[in-house]
Amino acid sequence: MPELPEVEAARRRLSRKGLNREIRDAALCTPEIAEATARKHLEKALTGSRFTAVKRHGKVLFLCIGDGPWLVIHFGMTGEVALYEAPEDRPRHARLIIDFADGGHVAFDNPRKLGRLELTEDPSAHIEQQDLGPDALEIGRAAFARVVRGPRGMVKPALMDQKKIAGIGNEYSDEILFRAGLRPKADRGALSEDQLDALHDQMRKVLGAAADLRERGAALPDSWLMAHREKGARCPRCGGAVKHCKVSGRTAWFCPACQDTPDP
DNA sequence: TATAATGTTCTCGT
DNA sequence: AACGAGAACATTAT
Repeated sequence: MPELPEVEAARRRLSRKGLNREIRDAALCTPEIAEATARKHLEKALTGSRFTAVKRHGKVLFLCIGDGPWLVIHFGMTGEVALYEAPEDRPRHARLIIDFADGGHVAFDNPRKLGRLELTEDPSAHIEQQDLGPDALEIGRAAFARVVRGPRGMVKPALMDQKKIAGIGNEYSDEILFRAGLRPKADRGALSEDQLDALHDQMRKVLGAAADLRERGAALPDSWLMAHREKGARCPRCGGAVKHCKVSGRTAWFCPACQDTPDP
């Protein structure tokens, strides 16, 4: 669940349905996913308080507890924030369960335990400490070019580098590259102005549209490459076979016909 | 049963 | 220094 669109969808849902509800009880059922300070103080900070604001930067979610501090949520490879009313709807791998006084609940579901919970006094300071780049939906065309077009290296890892741009992961970078017509291994030092335009434009369109879809719980359209990241699949645009390769340890999927940038 | 999976962070080599 | 490969982390699904 966790690239920018999924985290943004969670932010919107929490903003609508999770704020200003009194917290009656909080249980950190899997303390090992919480950093030391959170492990020690999170339950007490939550109990009797309420969430007063939600923010997102890249793939990181921030929930303000009363006047502070903020709960910082990193999802890792799996997970979601689940809002539910009936206790039996609690997700199977809930790591933090919050009971509202009105009877509703919110849980941090994180099956693989690769997520992290932290506390911070200031989200901006946390972003700076983590050395995160500008959010992918905030970064302008000029800054985007400055960071993506480097002297050397491949374009896909540059898009996924959270220190350059925050929010894009393995799956959405494939979609962005597909629409921009670039191979994952294309040389980022050789990107033309037109290709940078296309990348920046498609990044915004893909992430924006996906966030809207995820917010509604809708599937991604069949016309997206992301619906075809599996062996034997066909390109939704040209019908040709999709291919995959390894790029910095991850599997990259692409259409060799539609993405005709030269391979290195 | 072996393999891969939406992320981050580390080491090691270039 | 920047980059890339590979491993580790923990668990599930195919």
